[in-house]
Amino acid sequence: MGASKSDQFTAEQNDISILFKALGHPARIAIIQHLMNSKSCICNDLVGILPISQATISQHLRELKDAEIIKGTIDGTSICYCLNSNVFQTMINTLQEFKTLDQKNTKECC
Amino acid sequence: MGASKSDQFTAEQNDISILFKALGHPARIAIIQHLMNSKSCICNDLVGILPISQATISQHLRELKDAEIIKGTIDGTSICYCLNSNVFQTMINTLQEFKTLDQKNTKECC
DNA sequence: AAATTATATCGTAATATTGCGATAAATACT
DNA sequence: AGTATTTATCGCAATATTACGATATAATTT
Repeated sequence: MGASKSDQFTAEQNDISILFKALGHPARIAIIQHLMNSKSCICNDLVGILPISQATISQHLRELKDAEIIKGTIDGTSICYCLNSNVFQTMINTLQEFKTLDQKNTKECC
Repeated sequence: MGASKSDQFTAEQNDISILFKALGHPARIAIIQHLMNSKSCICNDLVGILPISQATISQHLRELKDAEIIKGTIDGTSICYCLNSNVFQTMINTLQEFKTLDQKNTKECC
């Protein structure tokens, strides 16, 4: 008995959590901040900036790509990664819904 | 060599990732959805609704509380948990910044 | 063709998370 | 006082994540 009961939750609950989980590591936030501040988005820049190895960065990039938070296009020997702003809007919408539906509720406590 | 290099990242990067990580599990999304839709927020309601045991629910509640996404007040033998809408706004602001700063950037690729 | 550069993947180890039953702790009820 | 109810915590097992070095892959340059 250990982990992963994801099949017992709704598709929506899984989809939402997968998105947020992808942002749940400081290295991945650092990657996003870098992509968002640099015009060129050559990935190997990150080696040297981040305090983790190339292999680990590649792994984090894949997780961000799997969650469709970044997309990559091949550019010679390197791969150009960019942010997918649409996903941020999706997350904003989800959080906004959490916030509004909650505030509409007159709670009996808290 | 394994996990946790959080001391090598900035406090901001850690803070942001801790918040999103807390939303990175379907059970915790289900808890939030329930809190947001119910006027009364008695916690033991969740046992029976969620496909996980009381012990596991309690653990997830603690993680949400640690991240300050929910707060709890004692109410007799039970504890009343409620959402902290402020935190959602914090997350929205972060995502909005990601989005805007990225869109301001004219990328050379993608 | 050989060397270089950039990225991905494999294998492996360390660590963290998830989940549960059992049990503790604390308040309410009889 | 004794019993029920609700929540938290402990101990443990199963899984997942994080991280790295080594190696593979693929395009570029010499």
